[in-house]
Amino acid sequence: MHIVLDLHDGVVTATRIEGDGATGDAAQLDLTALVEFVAEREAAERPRWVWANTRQWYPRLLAAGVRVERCVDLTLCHRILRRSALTAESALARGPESAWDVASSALIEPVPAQSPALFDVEVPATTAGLDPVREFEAQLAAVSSAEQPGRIRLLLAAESAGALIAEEIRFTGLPWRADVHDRVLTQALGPRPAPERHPAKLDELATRIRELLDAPALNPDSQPELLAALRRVGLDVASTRKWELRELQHPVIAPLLEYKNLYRLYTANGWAWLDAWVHEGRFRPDYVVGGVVTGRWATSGGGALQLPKNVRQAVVADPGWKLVVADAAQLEPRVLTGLAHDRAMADAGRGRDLYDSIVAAQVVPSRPHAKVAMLGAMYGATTGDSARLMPRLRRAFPQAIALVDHAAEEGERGDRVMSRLGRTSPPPSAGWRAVQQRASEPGATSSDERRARSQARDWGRFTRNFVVQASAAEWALCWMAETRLRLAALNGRSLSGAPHLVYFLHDEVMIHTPEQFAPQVERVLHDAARAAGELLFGTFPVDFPLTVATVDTYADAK
DNA sequence: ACTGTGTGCGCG
DNA sequence: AAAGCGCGCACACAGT
Repeated sequence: MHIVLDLHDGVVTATRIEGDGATGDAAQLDLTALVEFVAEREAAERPRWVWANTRQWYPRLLAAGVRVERCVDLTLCHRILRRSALTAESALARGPESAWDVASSALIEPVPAQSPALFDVEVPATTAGLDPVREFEAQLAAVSSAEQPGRIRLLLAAESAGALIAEEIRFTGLPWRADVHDRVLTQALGPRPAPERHPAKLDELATRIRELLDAPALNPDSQPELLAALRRVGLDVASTRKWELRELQHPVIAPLLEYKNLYRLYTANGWAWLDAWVHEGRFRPDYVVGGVVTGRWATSGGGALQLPKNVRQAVVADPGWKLVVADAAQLEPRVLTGLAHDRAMADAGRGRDLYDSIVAAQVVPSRPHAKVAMLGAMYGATTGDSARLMPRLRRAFPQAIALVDHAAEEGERGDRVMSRLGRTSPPPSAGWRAVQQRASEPGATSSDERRARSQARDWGRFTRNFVVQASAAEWALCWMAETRLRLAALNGRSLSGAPHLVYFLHDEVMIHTPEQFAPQVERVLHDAARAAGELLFGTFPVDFPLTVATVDTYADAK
């Protein structure tokens, strides 16, 4: 059972779509009656709510204390279906661009500044005038035209569940102790400086750097100035990157590296960040579901996916509550195992650290070697240790390596590749095709050919990684969705008084929970991981072990 | 005063 | 030693 919601001039139309796809009754209701209507239907039949976009509808329901179990986010689903190779022959994919495509791209555009009132979201202009009932019918038709509709159907469900989760996380926020954060900053940088001033510690370091480089006017934030000053004292550097500086012997290196480190903390996660992003003890990440080509989430403002290790101390559970932090161990290689049905790799990963097993099997000499070799296989390394270890990895796990090699070949040819559930890589750009074309024409110069070859390899590395990263993102979505449903079953449907998701980071989730529920939450996470593995890979025996920690602060999770 | 690009660094 | 994937963000700087 589905109920499609549409909004025109303050009037909501709720249209029932029966299980067989037949359009049923359409009720009209006032916007103020919406919350009660949704709550009542949710309790009675738990329909799948169908709407143009989750950000437009769900915050107002959450603010009124109403959660829904399932939805279809038409805008997110539209984007997947338009591009997926599984639905390429459908009318929806073959038709011309529509307002839904405009709405899709608007979703991943940066939102202007701060939204003033968090839960008073205006209807975005981009979805006004769209017909969600017709779009939903077109999407159903596209799905049923697929050869294996189960895969794409699961992907759409998972993506939509992600949209609900992102809104719920924004609603509850991540517990954040501004006082702890301030203490971290003060210890590192000195007291908070007056407006327009730099922290005392940074000023001191800058002065020392100027003295040691004999450059009284140097601005250490200026890369060209700094590079020139380093060369003037005889340091042969090509850049001012820290890993290049680290190798040098000179009295200025230590204070310079410290300056860079503190400057980064100050500018990216300093007092200004705290003022902008933390209110009433909560940081509200602005997740962009499906914001990355591979289906990974992105963020817009606040940098929720780049929280540096040293400020994670500020993430502290409320009194009487705990944080349960879980991450999937070696997620991407394990996903590759499932994609390739590589039995040897599945055996190596069973019940233990995958990299340790690779060492035990004498494929490589040490765990760091195993890790770098595996990452190199998935990223397409061409030089260094990583590339040199590839033949040994290929001998040990021929099926897994063949899968990524094949994905790279497809990309080099300009073909598209697909994740486990059907998310499909974008085609290469017109410029890319033109370069390839030119190199194949008579009269092509060797430089044309070199350029084409190098560009083809670049795109091949992208498609090589796409199949793994996109499938891993699907596993993570399924894991989160399964976790969310099980948490709701654990303690009713309220968000604020019960265990709930507060953070997500590609292969890691965090749940804020009353202390007494922590053991159950840990079990839920493990069960959900198992369920996610089965959803993606059926009975193929690949394990997805988790590292789980129940802690008071995020900094203690690793 | 604005916008786009390059550099560097944080995360997975 | 910093190669090989995907990002966001802040700053300096050069272009308009």
